[in-house]
Amino acid sequence: MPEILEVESYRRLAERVVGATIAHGWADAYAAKKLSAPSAWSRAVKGLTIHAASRRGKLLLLETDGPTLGLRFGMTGVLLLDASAGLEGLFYGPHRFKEEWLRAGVALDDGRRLLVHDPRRLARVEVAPALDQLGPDALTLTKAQFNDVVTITRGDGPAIKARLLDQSVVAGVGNLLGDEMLFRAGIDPRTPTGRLDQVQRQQLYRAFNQTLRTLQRRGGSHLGDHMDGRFPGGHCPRDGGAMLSETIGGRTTYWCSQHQH
DNA sequence: AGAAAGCCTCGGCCGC
DNA sequence: TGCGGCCGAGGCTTTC
Repeated sequence: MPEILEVESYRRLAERVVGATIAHGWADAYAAKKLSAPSAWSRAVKGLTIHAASRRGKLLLLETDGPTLGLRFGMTGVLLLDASAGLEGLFYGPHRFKEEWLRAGVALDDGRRLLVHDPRRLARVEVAPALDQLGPDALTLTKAQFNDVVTITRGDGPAIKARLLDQSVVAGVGNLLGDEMLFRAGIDPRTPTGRLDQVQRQQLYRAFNQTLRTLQRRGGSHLGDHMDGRFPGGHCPRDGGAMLSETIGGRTTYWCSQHQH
């Protein structure tokens, strides 16, 4: 699904509706799963004026003169403004538009519509989403905040890959970005977070930022250097070593047997 | 057929 | 033995 880079592009799209007022909104039962009922969305959004489009990790936020509205995109969700523009950037899932895959949206008083298009129905809408369970945003992570990510108070802590994916620790890193960061840092994703030495922490800090900047410039989370080796039997694009794979932190993880220790 | 870029819940295990 | 927190497994959902 969209990771932080894709959601950031949705946020930029959503900036175009700043200043508009919501005439009405709708959401199906799946998209409204975090609300008391689907009607809670249409009731809450009606008449709100959008003041800003912001974001925390993978959570898109529409700030209004009332409650803040939250949009989550699951694994295949895309934000659309009116037409189907934006779908071609989708790496996973069908690269096409179907009316029936529109799961939620708002109609603005100027006639435009902001829509959530999601074949797999894992996208969610929220009213006044709780932000206290999300860590600092990955795109603006400070050195001090990064140090918190790699600091474990008791025991060895979880595998570093699982730690990077923990949205309450740092918000926005998904499966592909996490693998790319560790690939660039030369770190085995199974390494317990608390066991990373000072050199590895420094390398990970550099790789963390480099990965986000570079892939943002390239245009997506799926454009990392390690992607060419990301399949069973694949080889490392950097040194030709066999790529290994295993489920870590609940996601299929790929890493190079040669340069990631 | 099986795995997929997210997230939520549940249950086992560990430590106090 | 009891409890809370941590962490991994599994489920959700549909598609290609």
